Amino acid sequence: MIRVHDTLTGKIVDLEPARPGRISMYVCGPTVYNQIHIGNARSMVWFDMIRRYLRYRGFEVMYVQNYTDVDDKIIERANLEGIAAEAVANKYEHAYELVMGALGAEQPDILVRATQHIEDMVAAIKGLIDRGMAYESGGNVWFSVEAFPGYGKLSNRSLDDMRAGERIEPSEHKRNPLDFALWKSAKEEEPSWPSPWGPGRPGWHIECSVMSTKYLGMGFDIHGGGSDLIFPHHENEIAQAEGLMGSEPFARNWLHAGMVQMEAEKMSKSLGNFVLTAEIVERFDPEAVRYWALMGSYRSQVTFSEATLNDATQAHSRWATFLTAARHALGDDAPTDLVTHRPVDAAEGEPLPQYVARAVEGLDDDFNSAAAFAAIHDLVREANRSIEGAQLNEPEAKKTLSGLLEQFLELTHLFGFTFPRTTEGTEILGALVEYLLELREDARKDKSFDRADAIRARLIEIGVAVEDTPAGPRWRIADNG
RNA sequence: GGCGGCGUGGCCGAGUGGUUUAGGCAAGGGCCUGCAAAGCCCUGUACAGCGGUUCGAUUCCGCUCGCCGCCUCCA
Repeated sequence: MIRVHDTLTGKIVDLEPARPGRISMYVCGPTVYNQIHIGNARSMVWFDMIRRYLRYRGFEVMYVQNYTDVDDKIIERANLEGIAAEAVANKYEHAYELVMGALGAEQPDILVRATQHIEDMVAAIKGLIDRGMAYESGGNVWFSVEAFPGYGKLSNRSLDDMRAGERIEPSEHKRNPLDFALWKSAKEEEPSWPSPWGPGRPGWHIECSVMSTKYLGMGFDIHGGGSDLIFPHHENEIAQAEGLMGSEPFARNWLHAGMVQMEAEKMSKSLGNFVLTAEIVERFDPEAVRYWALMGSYRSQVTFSEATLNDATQAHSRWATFLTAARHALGDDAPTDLVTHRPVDAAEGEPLPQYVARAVEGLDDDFNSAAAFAAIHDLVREANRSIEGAQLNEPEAKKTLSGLLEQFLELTHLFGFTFPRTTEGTEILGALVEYLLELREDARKDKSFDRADAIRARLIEIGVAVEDTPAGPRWRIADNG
């Protein structure tokens, strides 16, 4: 049984899908008005990981993610750049896909855009008005928070609490200052769509209520996003969906990722204190960035620092180095297939391999990746010991190492690591390096260590690290220096 | 002010009512090596503070201090 932290109840609960064996999940994606920062990326990498894990555990996962491609910021940006709002959205969608791809995130099963669901939203808004949950005023439509008794249940606050906050400016059009926009009338030159209330565009929150239920149905299994979306965004989504359908729940489990901080402050596009993901992916190995994103609990907030990114790089390269070492030691006996599924309901009697079992135990518990990483590191230590000690010509020892390597590949693949640098390059590169190493071995045999060291030094400059072992030299792609 | 969370060894970061160490990074010592690199072994005696519950608390409760998030667009 997989257990997850559910924001609505505030508890760790058993993940019980509405339909056995299937998980439907919806994750709030970016508003595409500029590039994503590393905080956005961490969150999305985590939901990618959650999806991968659920699939690994045997669920058939339907993963829907949205692009908010119409909103004030996009319009602002379009005016600034002198291009159409649509062009702005397209541009940053591409940028998003590029950088998330680099981080090893898989494409959602369904990618939805607000602008492609305007009619659905108009219909939903009409329905809300009909049900007395919303009202029109001057071309705008507002959701009436007082009409939805459950308002505040996700973020655990009451209307009274919020009023005390005093931070929301009352609008003459609103009956209650906390009422939020379902439909905004368009000003001149703004992108707009026809509606019964005049030309305009949807409010931000309605798109997610409409698109999630359209593709996944009411009562889908997991709704995810950053913790900053709890209020008002997700609170409003619940109000809209449940208000419209007259039933609950909108979503069965709410998962929220912790924020990335800059120093002692939240990284935020509006604060301007962000680090672009594209820049980080440029400067660090993308897999190391993924390691960084996944090394702590998804719920924790983390402070961004290059030092931590460097730690992650080192830790990740320990795995990469092990992979080449193990392959070198095993040669043709290295495993090629890897296990990609460990269903929760798998037949009893077939215990999981040791380290896989540890990782699964951790991950079943609200995706405790740190426990799983620890298991992988312990696995690597044991395997390195066996490479070291190693009479690897003994079949028994080889078999042990091979088994460990299988577990390693299974687990790292589960986390989305493929270690491209260990297999990077063409056969020609490999052949060239092998040839140089032959020359170097000749030199070493002649005790011409100067020559041998010169070759090694040159190779490391180029980015190829050479390590001598009793079984001959091995090499790997490495940072130079 | 309301709601939520956090404070673990130099840093990052799990976890637990007690007897055996999370893990990683960094540091020091050692082994291995022609020299390296990689790896392996060893070392550091951590749980903000103060009370309480308990035979026993880092782990439960209360308080104090400090920090952060949400309450406005935001992953």
